[in-house]
Amino acid sequence: MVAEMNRTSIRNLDAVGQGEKVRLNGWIQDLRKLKSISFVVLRDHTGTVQVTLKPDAVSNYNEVSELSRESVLEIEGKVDRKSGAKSGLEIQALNVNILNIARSPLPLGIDDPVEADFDTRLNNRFLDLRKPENNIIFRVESSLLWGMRKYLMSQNFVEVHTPKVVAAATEGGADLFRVKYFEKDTYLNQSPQLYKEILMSSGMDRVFEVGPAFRAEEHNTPRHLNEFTSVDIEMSFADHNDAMSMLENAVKSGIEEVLKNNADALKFLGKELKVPEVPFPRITYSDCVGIVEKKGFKFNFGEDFNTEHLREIGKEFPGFYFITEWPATVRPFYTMPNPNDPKLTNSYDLQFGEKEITSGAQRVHDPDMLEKRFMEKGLNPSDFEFYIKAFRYGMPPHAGWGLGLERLTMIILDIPNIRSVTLFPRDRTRVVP
RNA sequence: GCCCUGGUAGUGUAGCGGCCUAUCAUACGAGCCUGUCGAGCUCGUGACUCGGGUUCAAAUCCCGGCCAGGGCGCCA
Repeated sequence: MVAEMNRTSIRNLDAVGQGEKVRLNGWIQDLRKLKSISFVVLRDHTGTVQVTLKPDAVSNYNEVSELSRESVLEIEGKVDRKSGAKSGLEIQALNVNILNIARSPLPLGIDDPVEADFDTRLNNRFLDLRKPENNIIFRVESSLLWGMRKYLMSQNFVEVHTPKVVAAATEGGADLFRVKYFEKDTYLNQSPQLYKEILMSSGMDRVFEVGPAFRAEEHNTPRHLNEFTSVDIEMSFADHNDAMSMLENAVKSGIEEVLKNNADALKFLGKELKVPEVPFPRITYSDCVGIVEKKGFKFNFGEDFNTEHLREIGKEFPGFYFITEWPATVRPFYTMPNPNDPKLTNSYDLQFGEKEITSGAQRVHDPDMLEKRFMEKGLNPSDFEFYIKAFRYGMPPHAGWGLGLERLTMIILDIPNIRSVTLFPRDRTRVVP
């Protein structure tokens, strides 16, 4: 056994001297058995290395040389830079401990020349994620979120956790998953919106939450999930401009963190990433309507843009930009009307080209106005009593946003399908694994 | 939810009424090779999405289900 030695990551073998002993742990990516010598390509989460097995050096040579791909090994061996290995470095095995044997054939080859369908990949996600190009995505996403968290913490935000099982719809009604909750009918929350706002009334001043959001919409696109990760903030004594500033700086900080921690991953994936300049451009909804009309589309003021429209707008503004001052008709009840033009609102979307990443606004903080807005949207204020109550006893003006973490990850890595940046995606039909 | 396309060995594909006892690659199994490195070579194993229908005959045509991919609606 080699347990007393520290495990060396394959990536760190470069720093190990010629002839020094190391202990490696990983999976058999490939095994080539010749007449009286065998080669194992061992993989851990940092890379691969060739291990040479010789019958006279390894006591269980016969057993090891017959192992299936993806079996798990612990190997003690000597670093050898003078062998014929093409990589210039290999391990001469001294001891091999078989930790687990993989069944064969694999449902999905890790290193096969044939590509698997996306569906097959997702059905066998644990194997799919053994490919570096896939698991690297989640390391990048982790850094991205860490960078955003760091910025928000630096701005005195408090990370909070609000319930996902709720009694009432957040923004309407039709698109919620029903959940049996003992004798009550409840729903999975589509957004932490109402709870974030209640926390503004609690005096917490600035909060953010990273958590799941559920949408029971039957969409079937490469950029929608029925469960996604929402990064939400809400801040008191602030308007939409303050919130936009938080957003662009949080995104910038996230990207900086990715560049700091994942430069090798970006290089491996062949992606170029640059820190975006802040502030991001702000374009009003009205100006966007002008762009759309100039391209020859008929457009009625007050409508939302469709994919084709956003594509045209995106062409004008490569990179991140805000679309601001949306008409009230296309924004939720809690959106603050623009004091100069009540048809418009103090709202914004963060876009990257044609893709929407974030939706935000200054919120209504006056309870009477809020009730009026509920009724204008065809909602019954009494269904939201627990929420409106928090506005009646001193609700500060506030603003915030909700950002789709997977969407942002897709954008910075230029990945076309949101399922690729989700470990176990939930879409219209997929609930397993 | 709508429109289009598709579902053939473990994986990815060819075939699209009888010549299919179904192609090729990869994987898997057996063998050869003291140094391979997308190893190579020989031999072998392994498949027509499900349910109806049309036809002398269906992987192939028709209908429906399920699933997937692309587009749209809608959104984060």
